[in-house]
Amino acid sequence: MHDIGFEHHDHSTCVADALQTAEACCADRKVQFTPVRRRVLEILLQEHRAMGAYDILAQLSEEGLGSQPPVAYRALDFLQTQGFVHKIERLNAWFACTHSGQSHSPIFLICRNCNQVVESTLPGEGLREAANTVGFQIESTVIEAEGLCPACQEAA
Amino acid sequence: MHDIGFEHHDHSTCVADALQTAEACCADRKVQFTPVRRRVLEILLQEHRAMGAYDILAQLSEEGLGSQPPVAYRALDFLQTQGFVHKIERLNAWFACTHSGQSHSPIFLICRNCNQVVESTLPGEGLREAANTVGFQIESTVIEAEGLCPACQEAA
DNA sequence: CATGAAGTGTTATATTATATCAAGTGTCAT
DNA sequence: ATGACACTTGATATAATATAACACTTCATG
Repeated sequence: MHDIGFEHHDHSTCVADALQTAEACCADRKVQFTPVRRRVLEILLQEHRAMGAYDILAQLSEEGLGSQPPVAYRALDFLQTQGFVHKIERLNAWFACTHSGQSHSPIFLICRNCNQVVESTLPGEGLREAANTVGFQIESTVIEAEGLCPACQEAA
Repeated sequence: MHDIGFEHHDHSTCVADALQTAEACCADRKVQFTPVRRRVLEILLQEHRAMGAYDILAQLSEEGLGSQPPVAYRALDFLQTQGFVHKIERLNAWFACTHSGQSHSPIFLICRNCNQVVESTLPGEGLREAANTVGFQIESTVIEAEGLCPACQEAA
C-alpha cells in the first residue's frame, strides 16, 4: 500500500490491469503494442508520476531497449495518440492515463511542492470545484484549447 | 484596420493604451518598467501573436537591447509576474495579455492552422461554451492547475 | 560613503525535441 | 514466392527552449 494520488491506493494490480487494457485496445484498433511501447507505458504506470522523456529514456537505455531520444519520443507519441498517456505541458513531462480506453477530457492537478500529479475530469461545475472535492489548493491554471478558428474552418 | 483575433479590430491605439496601462501599473506597484521590459511588451503587443522567446530576442538584438537568452527570459518572467503577458504552454510561446491590470484566469484558443491565439475568460458554463461563442472548433484541450496538494498544505 | 537591492551583460551549459536517412520486419496482392 | 508497401526501429546530427552563475552597474538609503 502506497500513497498514490492524493490518497491511499493499492498499486499492486493496477499496473498489470492498465497494461492489459492497453493491449486489448491496440488489438481492437489493429495497431502494434511493441516491446518499447509496452515498456514505456509500464514505466510510467509503475512510477505513477509525471516523468521527463529523458528520464524514461535513461531507463530504456539501461534495459537495452534503445538509447537515443527518438526512441522515447516515438513511443510517447504513440501512447499519447492512443490515449494511454498524457503530456503535462506545464512540466514538459508525461503521465500514464488513469482512464485508458475511455474517451475523456482530462484535467491535471499538479503539486508544486511534491510534484505529484493527479488526473481528474472536468465535472459540470468547473475546475475550482474539481480541485475542491479532492482538497487541492489551486495557485495558477493553464487552460488552452487547440483547434480551428472560424476563418480556417471556412478555408478548409 | 487589420484582422486581429478572430474578428476585425482597430489595432492603431491599443498598443499605446496597453503600454500606458502597464506603466501606470508598475508605478503603483513600485516595480521598474525598464526599457528592455517595455520593448518586449511592445513587440508582443504589436505582433499580437504568440512569439517564441528567441523570436523576441532576435528583435531586441537588432535594436541593441541585448543579445543573450537571459535578457529575453528575464523580461518575459517579469512581464508574466506582473500579468502583462501569458505563456502559452502548448506552444512554448508568449502572448501579450489583452486584459492587463485586471485579475483574471485566462483561457486561450489556439488555431492549429494559422497559429492565431485569442485570449478569453472562462464564463460560468465552461470551455466549450466559450469556444462556441466565438465560433472556434476545439480539437484538443490542455487543462492544468498548479498549487498544493492536501498533504503539502498540511506540511506547510 | 558604505551597504544592499535590483537590473543588466556575458559565458557557459542544461533540457527538451525533431529532422533525416538507413535497415529490419511483417502483410498481402499477384 | 516475391515484389511492393506500410510500419517500426536504429543511429547520427542538430534544433529549439531554458537556466545557472558570476561580474558589473546603478540607485536609493542608512
